[in-house]
Order: sequence, then C-alpha cells, then structure tokens
Amino acid sequence: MKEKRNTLQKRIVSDVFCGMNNHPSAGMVYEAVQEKFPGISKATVYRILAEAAEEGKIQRLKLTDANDRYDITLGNHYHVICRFCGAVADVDAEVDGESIARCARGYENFLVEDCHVEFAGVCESCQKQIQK
Amino acid sequence: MKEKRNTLQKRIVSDVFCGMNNHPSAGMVYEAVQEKFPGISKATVYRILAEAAEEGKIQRLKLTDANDRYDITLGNHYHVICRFCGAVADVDAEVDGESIARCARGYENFLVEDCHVEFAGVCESCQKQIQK
DNA sequence: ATAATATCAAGAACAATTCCTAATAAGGAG
DNA sequence: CTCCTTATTAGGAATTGTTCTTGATATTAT
Repeated sequence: MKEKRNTLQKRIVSDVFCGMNNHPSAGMVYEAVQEKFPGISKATVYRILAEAAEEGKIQRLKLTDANDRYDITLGNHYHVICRFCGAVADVDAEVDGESIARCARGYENFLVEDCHVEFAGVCESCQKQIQK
Repeated sequence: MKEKRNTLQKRIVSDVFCGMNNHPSAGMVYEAVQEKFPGISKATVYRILAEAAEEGKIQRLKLTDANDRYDITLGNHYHVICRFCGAVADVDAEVDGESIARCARGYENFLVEDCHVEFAGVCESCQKQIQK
C-alpha cells in the first residue's frame, strides 16, 4: 500500500516554508533551508514543494514575473508584484474573474474559460529607496 | 552618429515573424527562420526580437505560461492562452485594468499601480481533439 | 572606395528546474 | 525490536530557454 512518508526533509522544508511569508519561489525556500540544514538537496526541496502543491496543501502561483511562487494561503486571491525587486504580496480587490472571462470573446474560435489577474506595484522598501 | 543598421538578418527575422500570426515565442521564430534560412544564429534571432520590442516596433508579452511571446499588434489588448497546447490569441473584452488596479489594496504597504489580465481557454484545434 | 563600428555566428555561460541512479531510511509485518 | 519492502533522498547530470562573449563580417557615412 502506497503511503506518503513523513520524512525529516519534508518536515524541515515545511517548517522553513511556513516561517517565510514572502510567497517564496522554490529557489528561495531552498536557500533558506540550506542556512539551517545544509545537506538537503535542491531537487528534494523542489520536489517536496511541487508535491505539496499537487496534494493541495499549498498553492503554486504562476506569475508573469517568471519563477513560480508558493503560497501558504489556499483559495482564490490576487497578488501584487513589486516591479523593482520582485517581492510578492496579497491583494484585496473586488475582481470577479469569472464574469470578466464570461464577457471575453476569443478570436480564432478560442473558447475563453478563465481569467488570471495580477497586479504590479512597488513594495514598501522599494518605495523608500526611490524617495531617497 | 549611431544608426540602427538594416541588415539581411533583420529583414529575414522580420519577414518570417510577420508571416506568423501566432504570437510566437523567440524560440518559435528561430525555428521558423531556420527552415527558410538555416545559418542564422539563435542569439541573433533572440536579440533582433528583443531590440525590436525595445524600440517599440513590436510588443513583448509576458505571460504566466512562461516564455515571452512577441506580438505584431501594438497597443494594449488582452490575450488568451490554450491550456493544452499553449497557443495564444487576442481577446476582445471589456476590462478596465486601471480601474481595477485603483480599487485594489495591497497588503504590507504595497503600492498597487497596474493590473495584468490574461485569459485561459481552449484553442480550436484542441477543442476538436477533446471531442474525439 | 574606405574606415569606423554595429552586427553577426557559434558556442560558452547561465539560471531555473527536472531527471537519473545508487544509497538511505520510513513504517508495516512478524 | 528487527527485518523488509519500497518510497524517498543526495548529488550530479541533463534540459530548457535565454543571454553573453569573441573574433569575424558587413553596413553606412564620408
């Protein structure tokens, strides 16, 4: 019988990830893990995060920014990316993605089903940098 | 005086690109160019497209799908991506990105400035594939 | 035509991620 | 508690997509 095993590596990755609330990429989690527990392989961190997302325990965000980010918050919500440093934060917005998608008409006989909304902006620390 | 030169390679890349109306990625343009004019370097195609976008002659689209796509159509408009094959097409939708961004409130003192909207769906040929 | 220099080809370098394989260790059975 | 099965890991190689580097080439102003 196939069982998901509760390994040390999974606990470490999970602990470190839960301690970060930056919507980190897999690479960022790997680096943070390295500091506390050097010796965990990069592939392991990537795989553990990808599996957790597959199982629905965490959320894998695809952003135009490029690298996928992982989010501890489940459920549908929106994000804003700092256009200077790439930091990601949650956003409170009244956007009805589905109704927008419903109004959309795709050319070339495309069937439009869903809508992805993503915000861009400036994070607090980059705002301060600019003012100087 | 610095002049942009009109080279053979630029004309070839431009011709091939204009002949494709798929919102191709740089890699796709490179492959298409190879078929007709083998011998043009990959780096050259990437650079010519990136420069053209920089000069505002074409548009470089950043999509969650991952690879940047190039668009012959200038101006702000929306796109839909096929969730099966990754094909990209234009979309006709009534979305006021700016007003959405204006209503958004970023947590952690983020300043929300802009809004990126992108649609997901199924292209014509993948719709047919599914029906079978 | 010529000289100055933008641009090119080719492959190396790069960054992010995934794959591969032998070694390890979790957890159930005895 | 010990053994066994096999999921999981470390480590590095492989992949993918893109950019950088370098000497060679070719375009344009003159």
